[in-house]
Amino acid sequence: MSKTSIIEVSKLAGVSPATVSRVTNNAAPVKEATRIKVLAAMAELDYRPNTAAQSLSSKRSNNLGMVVSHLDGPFYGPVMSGVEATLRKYNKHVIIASGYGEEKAEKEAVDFLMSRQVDGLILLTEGLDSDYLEELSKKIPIYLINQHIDGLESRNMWLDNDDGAYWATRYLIDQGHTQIVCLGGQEYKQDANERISGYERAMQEAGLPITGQHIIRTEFEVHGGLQAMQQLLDSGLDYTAIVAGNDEIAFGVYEWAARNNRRIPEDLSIIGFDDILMSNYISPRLTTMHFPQFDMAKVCANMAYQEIYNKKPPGGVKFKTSLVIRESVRKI
Amino acid sequence: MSKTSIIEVSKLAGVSPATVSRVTNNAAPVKEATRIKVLAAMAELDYRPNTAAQSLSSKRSNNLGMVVSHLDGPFYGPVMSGVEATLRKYNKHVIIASGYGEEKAEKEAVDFLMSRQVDGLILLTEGLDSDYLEELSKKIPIYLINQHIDGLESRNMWLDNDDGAYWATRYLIDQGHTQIVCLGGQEYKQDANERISGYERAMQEAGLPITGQHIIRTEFEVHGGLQAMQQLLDSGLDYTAIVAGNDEIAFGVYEWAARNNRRIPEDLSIIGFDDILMSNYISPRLTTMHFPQFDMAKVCANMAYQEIYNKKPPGGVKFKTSLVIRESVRKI
DNA sequence: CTTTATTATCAATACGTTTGAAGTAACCGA
DNA sequence: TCGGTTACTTCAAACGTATTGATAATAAAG
Repeated sequence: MSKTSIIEVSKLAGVSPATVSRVTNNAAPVKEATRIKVLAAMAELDYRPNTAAQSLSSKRSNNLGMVVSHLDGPFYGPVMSGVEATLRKYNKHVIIASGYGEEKAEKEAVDFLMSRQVDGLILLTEGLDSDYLEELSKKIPIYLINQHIDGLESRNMWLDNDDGAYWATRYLIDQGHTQIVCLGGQEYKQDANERISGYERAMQEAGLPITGQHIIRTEFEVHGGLQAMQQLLDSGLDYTAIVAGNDEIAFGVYEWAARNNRRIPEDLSIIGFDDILMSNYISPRLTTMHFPQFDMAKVCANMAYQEIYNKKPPGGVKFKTSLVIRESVRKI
Repeated sequence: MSKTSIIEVSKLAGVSPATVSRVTNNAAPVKEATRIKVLAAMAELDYRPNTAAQSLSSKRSNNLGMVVSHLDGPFYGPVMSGVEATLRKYNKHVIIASGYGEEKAEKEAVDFLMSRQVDGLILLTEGLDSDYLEELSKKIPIYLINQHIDGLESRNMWLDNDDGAYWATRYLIDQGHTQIVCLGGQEYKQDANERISGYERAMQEAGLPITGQHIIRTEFEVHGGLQAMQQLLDSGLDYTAIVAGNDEIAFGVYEWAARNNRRIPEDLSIIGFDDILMSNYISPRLTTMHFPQFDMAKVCANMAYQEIYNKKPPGGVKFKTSLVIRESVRKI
């Protein structure tokens, strides 16, 4: 396609290739008059720098790699979207690889991207442990979304899960609920634990009872919510409201309610966590804690860009959730 | 990182760089003994070819571009997933760019990827017309998912929407429904029209009445479904079942039913189209026509790979939907 | 007007690979 | 034994840009 090389541009503009290069990268000072000549020549020839040659010469691919545990699923779309949009603005590219939620595949994805000479790695993974990540970060700048690793604080973008769950629980309490259970995620998931601890903190602060039966661990999936409700029923515990570990668990509760003739919020209030797209569509619309995924992605991409291409030191950011009041919680 | 170049490998193996190159690409015959020597040297030095140099020299980026209208949304995840998985198997990469559902942005995304010297383009767009696409296909191999353009048949991967809607409607008829309305998408969307025509075909074949009021055009969104239901109510038409243009419209109907105290399927049967993830979670679970997105994506990626890198001629494929019976349709 | 800094430009080279042409050795049939 | 294949290998020339040390032009300072 792009048959026009920097040389032809330089000839047309009557300057050397080096000058043209300086114009495109506006890295070094170029006299305004020559800059205009060069830009005109570039426009006339419809010149596009050959990225392979750029990479080869500059030793930069201008590509960032991104590993996500799933390409589908309600959570990842907005994150990819935010990263892509931000990086594209800077004329950098994202190469996305899926880790399929498994450690092995996630590591393969990392290798795959590394072999592609990406300039940095944005990771939104589940299966990579801190030792591996620390080792990796010695080889290449990495940025972690939704993961908080000691020793890599400055590259972490994470959510204050504890705070979010605290305020979710507080909201239920403020609406008059006192019998509140928590359907949290599994032990090995950091965010699940943080959310549960926020729930506990709010309950304790309000002087409300928590027993072992108040907290049920399950998968962050619809069927996990269903299962957890069954378990809750079996335990015989009384409750009027539920803090769900995420929106999908909450959907499982909806499902359970539909099957068991309980109405939300009349018989049962519930608050979710994440605010995925569907939460606004399901009926009744789910009250939940909004996870600022898109912002997080943009901030992360910006940070990566600034550090990698402009040598600005990174600084991790902690994001807060915000309460989205809809229809699934009633006042008592 | 990869400080080791092909030259060091060639020295260690005692052969020329060209031979090493031929081993990595197994393009030309290499004696088994030397191949082993070279492979050993590569392993010892942990050699990874520099992709930028490869691209520059071979005039191939080994990257395919993919434009999707939205990175989020329930529909695109599985497609990206299928494309990525397939291409990664062949050691090719996908660069994904979002078109944000607008023609202008989609064209920008194409330009963006073209400037990145992608070897081909997989398009899952909404705003690109056939003239533009035909022009584009002269410059670069393009593959169209879910779009059927005359003149580019061999690069089209499309769904038999007419057939799908026909069988959806047939299913309702077979369950004893005779008053069936269709909530279809807007006129400018090809697939919307095809689905409506499938509905009409089934109705006519069964000798059932269709008036202008039986078909309502709306947006392929939840709020579109809501709106359409209002319109249907205003028209005063009697009906017992609905063919929705897609699952999201069906969700809008669910929403409307919840607000207006109608029960699904007792008061109102509905069948969707697409089988997005959420359809299996919502209550009652939505009966719908399954769209084989993942397969389509894999087939498309394979086709692109075979044509671009192995010169095999492409052949367009028409996919069929399959009926997924769940709980939203009752027998009369 | 020199002298010195600063800015602008050039020529040459490096980046790591692929690829056609050319070379070599081994093999085959006559 | 010789010309002709075939199988393998090396040579050397791209590929198109960024970088760099040197030089020329310009501005600032004295």
